[in-house]
Amino acid sequence: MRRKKGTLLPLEVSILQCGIDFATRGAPRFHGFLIAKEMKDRDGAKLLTAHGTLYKALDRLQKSGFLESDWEDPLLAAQQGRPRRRLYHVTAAGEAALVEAIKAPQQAAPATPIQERRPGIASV
Amino acid sequence: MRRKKGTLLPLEVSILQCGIDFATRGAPRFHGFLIAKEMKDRDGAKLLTAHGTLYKALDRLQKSGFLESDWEDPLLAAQQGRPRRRLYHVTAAGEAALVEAIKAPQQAAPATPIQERRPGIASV
DNA sequence: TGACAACAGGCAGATATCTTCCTAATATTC
DNA sequence: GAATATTAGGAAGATATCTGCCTGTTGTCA
Repeated sequence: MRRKKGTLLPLEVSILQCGIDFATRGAPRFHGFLIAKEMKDRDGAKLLTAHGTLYKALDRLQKSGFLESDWEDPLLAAQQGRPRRRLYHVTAAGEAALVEAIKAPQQAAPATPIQERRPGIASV
Repeated sequence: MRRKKGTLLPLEVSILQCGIDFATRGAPRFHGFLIAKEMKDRDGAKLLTAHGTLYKALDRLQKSGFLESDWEDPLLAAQQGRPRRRLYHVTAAGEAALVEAIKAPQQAAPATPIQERRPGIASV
């Protein structure tokens, strides 16, 4: 979709918001699957049926410097008998970008002056 | 299906055979997924679409003492960026049981004197 | 204004293991 | 021989991450 530079997409905004939510609740580090669950709960429906989309967005945010990540201790994952997680946290730049995106949502999604632009896409 | 004690089921025979095959080829330790692939290649079709069946059989074989297993180093799995594997190997008892099952297949599958008993089940 | 290039988003599937639920087949018991 | 107990096998899904393909939208340039 070729975006305007320095713009956050709805999905990316959702991710950052979730991340900050987690931080507020005292757990600043989160993994992709957790976000997926959170967003599923939030938006009710079967958003993000395929998780590829989410992980791609996480990658983008990391490349943009809005997220940082490291792998959890593989021993811990093994102990708990599950695949290992990549733990993300929102950076200062990420918080700033989110504030910016919320302040000026028109800049992030200018065209199409219809209320519902696309049905069923992560509502900011 | 409540089996006669000391009997090997077709699927279990297949697993043990695969395991010994691997050993012959110089890799005595194998994991569930590998067996699944091997058997898929062998029997062509979509046998074991759900892997649950296979893992249950592996568990049974282990409980019977025909297989032993240990977890691979979680660090290795992490390095290679994949879920960790449980590595099995066929025990002496397992080999013996296999030989026995092949020697006397009638004992393992007596009833129903029809050629094809059940269509599409692991052909020994 | 129209065409093109870039890329987000969804689908499908690979990598591994394991659990729960249901059905159907078999061995044992009476 | 019939009823009962047991359990194998299949389907589906949880847990996590990531890749490839294809489609459709969108920003930009001519």
